[in-house]
Formats: sequence, structure tokens, C-alpha cells
Amino acid sequence: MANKIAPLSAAMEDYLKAIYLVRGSAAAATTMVLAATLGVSAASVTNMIKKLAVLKLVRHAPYHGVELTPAGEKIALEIVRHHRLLEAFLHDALGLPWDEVHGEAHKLEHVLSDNLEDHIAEYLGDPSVDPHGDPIPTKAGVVVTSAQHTLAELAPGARAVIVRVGAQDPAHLRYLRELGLVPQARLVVLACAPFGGPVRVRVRTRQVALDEPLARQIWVNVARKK
Amino acid sequence: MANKIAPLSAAMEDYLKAIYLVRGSAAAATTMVLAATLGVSAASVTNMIKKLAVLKLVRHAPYHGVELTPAGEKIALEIVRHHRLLEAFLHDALGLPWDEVHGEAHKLEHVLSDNLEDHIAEYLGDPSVDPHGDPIPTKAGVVVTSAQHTLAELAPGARAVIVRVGAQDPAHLRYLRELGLVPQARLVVLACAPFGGPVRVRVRTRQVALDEPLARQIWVNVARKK
DNA sequence: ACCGAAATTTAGTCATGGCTAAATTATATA
DNA sequence: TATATAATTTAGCCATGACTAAATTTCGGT
Ligand SMILES: [Mn+2]
Ligand SMILES: [Mn+2]
Ligand SMILES: [Mn+2]
Ligand SMILES: [Mn+2]
Repeated sequence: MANKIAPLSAAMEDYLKAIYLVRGSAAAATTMVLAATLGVSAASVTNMIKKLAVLKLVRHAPYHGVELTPAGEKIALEIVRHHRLLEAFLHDALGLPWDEVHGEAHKLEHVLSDNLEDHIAEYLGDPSVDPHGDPIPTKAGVVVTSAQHTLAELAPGARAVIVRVGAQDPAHLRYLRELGLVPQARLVVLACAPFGGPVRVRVRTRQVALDEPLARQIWVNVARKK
Repeated sequence: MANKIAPLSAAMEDYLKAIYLVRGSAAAATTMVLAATLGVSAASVTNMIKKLAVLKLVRHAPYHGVELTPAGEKIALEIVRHHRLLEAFLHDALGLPWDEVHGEAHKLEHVLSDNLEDHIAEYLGDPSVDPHGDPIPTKAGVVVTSAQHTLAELAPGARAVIVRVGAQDPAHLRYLRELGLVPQARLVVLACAPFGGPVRVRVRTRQVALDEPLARQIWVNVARKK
């Protein structure tokens, strides 16, 4: 008597996750944006969106965007949890560098059973963030985000702790890792040029200059005045 | 100028692995056997075999069996290595019971990168066997098998060490685990009925009776005379 | 040597998830 | 407000890997 629960394909899961992430960044989940995010053609996106709409996982306003239904968001959150839990596991347990975990997790996330997910979560002590500082949704689907500011918004003299690094590109991640610009790192803003100029910060004993696009990917919590 | 290396699909990998395992048990890799092993129709097997033959991964004698070419065996061994390494990791690192690791590994094996494979092998200290005692092929494709006898072949009074448990069925595996009949366990044969009758053995302090089909799945090394 | 059963292959179909090219709709600009 | 451009959808195609049903081949028994 229960619902026919056809298991979703990896492709469907990737679409739902992409919609969730795009919407989470305040952008509209348009056909083009999803096509770019997923690396497929716009026609493919339209095609899949129609299937997901039939399954009541998204609401589709043709020629406008797409929204996740509660059922769709639930699944998206499961996949995001898989992904970030796997990133944490690969990084913390197996020592993969943080620029490599995303690609591996992207493949593993669709193949992770509930049972294995639980074992991994327990092994890690139920972590709340992944190696990039992205929040790991709980099993119940609760997401806790903390950072309010990016490095690009801080004034000279500000002290802050890195909470999340939004950069995805492996080369950028390796570069930031080398500079010590990782979650938990404390830093002081030395100077920042106006109108999108570079930001100069001190991390530990090192001084670093970051151009504005990169600085806007680094989310921080401002430390209380000393 | 290098070969076009089209990556194989998970389905192709499963077929190659199945052919390798069937051949390894001395049986002919016929269409029917492969269909039963893989849980697909005979027509599907014929279909895939033809594709693999085009790729020079198998040699197909129509209406007779199929054989792996050296190239096909190389890939099969990689997948078997993935599978068993993953079983060992899930069991030893994450504490999954030995009757659950097979199903998980079957999904993960196709999605394991070379890099991650190396990290897992290093984490485990390059294990030579999986939780069932099946040999893990080396990266170079070397397989070391040791057991020569099964429990069903031993005479009363024989002392032996379990090397490998060939049973696949989760219920059987749970039962054997409960009895302590796992790799490394030492046992003494107390009695064995002729003509396929049950075998009585002592493991630790417990006495156990096993019917012959199950006893033939338990591979042992006979201990030297005391 | 033949015949029938079993195994295998062939033929034709379907679902999935890509793609390109063409048609359609929305929107920004003049 | 009309129109050019951009975004989106539609239409039609392809590869993969399943399936069933029908044809074909092999092989054991007489
Ligand atoms: Mn994915
Ligand atoms: Mn991440
Ligand atoms: Mn498999
Ligand atoms: Mn095994």
C-alpha cells in the first residue's frame, strides 16, 4: 500500500542537487544555469526537468525557472549530505587533499547506502562541516550555516576566522591551502584596495594578497574586538 | 598517438569480472552461466559479449563459451582488486559485518579511482585477502591463492585453519560468523559422514555440525601434525 | 545417423539520458 | 510599441543495456 518508491537515477540526483545549490546561492535555477552547472546542454536540462516535474520533485514554470518541492528538497539534501560526509571522510580518514575530495565524492555520493552513510558519520563523530567548511545537512535535513561575511567585505584591521572556502577549482584550492587559508585559520586584514582591488591579509606570520574574486569566496566570522 | 582509451561502463566491468570469476572456478563461461551470475537474460549476455569481443577484451566462440583476453583479464583483475579492497576497508575500517560488505563493494567498485584505491590500500597496509579470505590481486595483477582443501575433504582427527569462506549468501555468512567459522579460525574435525553427510567439527570450545554443501565452501589449510 | 531438448543467437522493443538543430517565447532596447 | 536577441522548449536522433519472442545451433540419446 506504500508509495511506489522508484529509486532515482544518479542523473536525477545530480539535477536535484544542482537545483538546490543554485537556489541556495540566491540565484534562479534557470535552464542555462543548470546546464552550465551540470555540464550538459540546455535541451537536456529541459528534458530532465519535465521528468522531475512529473515525479513532483520540482515545480516547473516553463520559460521561467524551476523550484524544488519539499519532496525534491528532501532528496537534494540527502545527496548533499552524502557528498559532504564523503568529502570529510576522504579528507580526514584517508588523507586525500581537499582539492581532490570533490571529484571523488561526486561519484561516490550516488552509491552510498543509508547503512554505510551511518557508519561513516559515526566514524567521524557526526561532523557538521566538510573540509571546505560547507555545512553537512543532518539526517533530518537540517542545515546550519554560520558565516555572514566574506574576506572582501572586511575593513583593514579586522580580525577574522575562516569558516568556509567557496572556491571549487582545484588549482585555487591548492593555492589557498598553501597559503594557510583554510577553515579555522585566523587572519588579520592589513589593507584592501577599493573598487574590487586586492585584499592584503596576515595569516600566521605570512602576508598574503588576494584578488577580490577570490576574497569573495572566503567566508569568515569576524572576531570580537580584542 | 596513444590508444583511444574509452572508459568501460560499470556493466562491462561487471561482465568481465563475472567471466573471470566463473573461469576461476574451473567452469566454462557460457551464456547461461553468465546470465545466472549477473542476473540478466541470456540475450543480454550475448549482446554484451559481442561488444566486449569488438573491444578485444574477450574471445567469443559463438555457441561455445567466452574467454578473457590478456587485456580483458587485466581489467577484470582491477575490478576484483577494487571489490575485495573495498570489502576489506568496509569491514576493517568501518566495521561493517562481513555479510554486508559484498553488496556495498559491488556498487563502489566501479567508482573507485586509482588514487583512492591507493589511499585505501595504504590505509589497510596492503592487505592480501578480503574478509572472506579471497585473495586481493596486487596492482600488478598477481593473485596468490593458498587453500587446497575444503572442510568436506578432511578426515576425522584433522586439524586445520580456515583460509577462505566461499559462501555468498548473507544468511549463511551470518550463521558461520556466529559459529566462529571465519578465516584464521582453527578447528578439529570430529567426524564426517560419508556420501555427502554432515561434518562435525570443534571450533574453540564449541561443537558444530555442517552439512556437506556448506562444508565444501569452507577452504582450509591442514595444520602440520602436532 | 537422426531427433528433440537445451543452449544460444537474432530480431525487435523499450527506457534512460545524452546530443544538435529548429521553433518558440521572453525580454531588452530602440 | 515594435523588434532583435537571448533563453527555452520542441523535435528528432543516437548509444547503452536491458527485455521477450523467434530462429538457429549444438549435443546427448536412441
Ligand atoms: Mn554526483
Ligand atoms: Mn565541499
Ligand atoms: Mn559491480
Ligand atoms: Mn569477498
